[in-house]
Amino acid sequence: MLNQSTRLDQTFQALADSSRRAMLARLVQGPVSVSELARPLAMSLPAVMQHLAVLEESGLVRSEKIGRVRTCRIEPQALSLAEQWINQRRTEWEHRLDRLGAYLETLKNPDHEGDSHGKSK
Amino acid sequence: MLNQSTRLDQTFQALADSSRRAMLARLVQGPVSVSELARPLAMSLPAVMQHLAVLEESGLVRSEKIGRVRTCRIEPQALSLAEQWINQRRTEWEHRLDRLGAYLETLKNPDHEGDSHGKSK
DNA sequence: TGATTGGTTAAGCATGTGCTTAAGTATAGC
DNA sequence: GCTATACTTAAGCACATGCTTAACCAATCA
Repeated sequence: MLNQSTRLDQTFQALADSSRRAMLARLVQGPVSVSELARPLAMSLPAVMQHLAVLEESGLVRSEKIGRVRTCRIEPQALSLAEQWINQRRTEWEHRLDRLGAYLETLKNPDHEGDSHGKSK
Repeated sequence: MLNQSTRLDQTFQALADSSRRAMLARLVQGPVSVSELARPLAMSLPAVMQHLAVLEESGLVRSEKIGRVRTCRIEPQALSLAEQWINQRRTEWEHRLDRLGAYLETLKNPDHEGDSHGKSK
């Protein structure tokens, strides 16, 4: 069982390679076989399989084998974990700027301090 | 001069480590010194410096030294590059589902095909 | 001035990553 | 059954990563 932090590690790690991002970009268009996935990439099939393994580990891709062909599909909700982490940081950042702005405002107009968190008087 | 793809590599790579994410989480609260950054982390200062170097390489963090203390601050627009990549994939994914849905619709009501991209007749 | 604080550099080491080639297995088609 | 196709496994290799300790430098501070 794997915690959130490990999940984020794996997801960002998976995204940190342009071949894997290319594979994902292909997969959002719809499911494909491994060799289809491999075609545009300048590397051997085993190399592609290894990238695929990374993507599957991270949960970004799922695949199943039917007959002799393995079909891969993207798992888009796995992306949202990463997205959420980034969004949270941004939100915190913006809140900080708001607080900062409010504080600077109280410095300009010293008589009416902003609501609540003023060291009053 | 470094291309978009390398930038994404570096950014996602930088995010793919929980210590570095912790550093960023600290930095959205406001600028701090290196040793301040290091305090909550269970590792030596040089190790923290190395993480900091990764974050700076990626453009996610900037720092400057005044006297003997180096102050680090986050560069939030660097995050948006990563965010945009993810968002684009998700958007493409949703468009694909739309097209798929529309197509399935034409199968249900064969007489009026959707606008434009029907293999008509 | 001499010690302390805050950071930096260098070296070394274990482990991980991204690839390769070579050989193997399991369908699918003839 | 024989062969081509579509992976799959294994081994090996170069280089990157994440850490460590030891030594070093440069601003404060007593």
